[in-house]
Amino acid sequence: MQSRSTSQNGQGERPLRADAQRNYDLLVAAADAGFTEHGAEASLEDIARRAGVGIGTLYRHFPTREALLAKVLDDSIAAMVARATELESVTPASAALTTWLESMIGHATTYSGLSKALAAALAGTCTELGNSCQAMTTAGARLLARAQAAGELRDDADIKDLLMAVQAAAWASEQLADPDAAQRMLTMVLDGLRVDAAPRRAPARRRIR
Amino acid sequence: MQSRSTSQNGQGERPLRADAQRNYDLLVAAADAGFTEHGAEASLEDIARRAGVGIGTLYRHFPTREALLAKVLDDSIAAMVARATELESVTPASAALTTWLESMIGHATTYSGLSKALAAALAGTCTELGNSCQAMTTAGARLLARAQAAGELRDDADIKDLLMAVQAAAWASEQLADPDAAQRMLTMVLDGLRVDAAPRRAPARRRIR
DNA sequence: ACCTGAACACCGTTCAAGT
DNA sequence: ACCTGAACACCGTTCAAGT
Repeated sequence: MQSRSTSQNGQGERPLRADAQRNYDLLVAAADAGFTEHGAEASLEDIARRAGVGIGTLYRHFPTREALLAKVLDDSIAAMVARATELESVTPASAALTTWLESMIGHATTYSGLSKALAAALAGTCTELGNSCQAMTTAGARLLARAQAAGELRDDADIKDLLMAVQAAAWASEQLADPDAAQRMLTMVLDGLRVDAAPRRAPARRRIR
Repeated sequence: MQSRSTSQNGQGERPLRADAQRNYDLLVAAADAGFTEHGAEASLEDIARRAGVGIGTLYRHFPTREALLAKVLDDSIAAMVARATELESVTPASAALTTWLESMIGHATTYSGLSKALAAALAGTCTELGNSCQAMTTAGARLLARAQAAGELRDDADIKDLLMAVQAAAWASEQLADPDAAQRMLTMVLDGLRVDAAPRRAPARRRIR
């Protein structure tokens, strides 16, 4: 998945020298391959090797593993944001949100260990990946607000918790090596958020410690 | 938390030579301290150093990190199983399950990274920790069955999924550095499992792709 | 029986030296 | 301006040599 609009580092930075741009692109491609094969914790040395570049060059372009990850995910995250926008015209609103969250699971399981990186970024880190996640959060918040306005989902549902639940479900699925587990967990969570499920906190007969 | 019944390696193995038993105990204590301070991924070399023992001795007694973790968790896991048994006499049954799962969150957050180890063990590894988790699963299954028999929780709720959801919630909480997040996630899941929440799969007006 | 620690094969990260 | 790779400080794991 390296269909980057052509190559280009970022979309607004000063142009790189030709050889530097080439190394940059080789690194992104190698990282995508490395992450796919060995997960988000793939060896950076190995990625540099694959790219045919010194390890120092990798660090020069991407001072942290997270920066490299953010660049590799650029396209797919933009796609997730776009998908949310499309879904804003779908009814019922809660179904649109469900559909979107399901594709988020697909995204978070692109390669192993990604859910952890995304969870950290969602937690509000001020990093490239954090910014990308912020965009997803905003997009998701609109879908959630629609479902709440339609009276379909509980008002106390929170988009951040929901997105973390998606990462948690993806993570659990990975640990279990069971691709269906994530979907099951998400369904449990969403079932708990429907409004007709709201006003009963517990069978509430007796209170226990 | 090293209140091991005295020392004793396991409870049915052949006795160790006095010096070996001493090293064994030192290692367990050092591991507990190390895991508490640096998480379940704490350096094994550091643990051996703390115990004042060669790294080879650590590997002789505990051939894998998981074996060491299992021994360190022995007491607390036994306590969780006992707690489940106590709770079998509490009503309503679903509240008893909820209470137990909440203490499971506490247990899974004893130190960082523990939820991952427990998730792997719950996934059905044939290891010491896997066996301990099997005992917890059995204990939990009884609490869940009670709540289902009482008609309080959906029949399609599964104890393995539920215990994985607990680990996932603990994990998310850890990533967010928000101790309350796990409780919130668990509540969402449990809300989705109540019987009065069962027969509505979605607002079901229109079907979207 | 048990312990030790050197040895090996890996990491991530930095930085002086090059072009 | 950019690249390289040696250097450093860490790992986990094994195993020959000791007692």
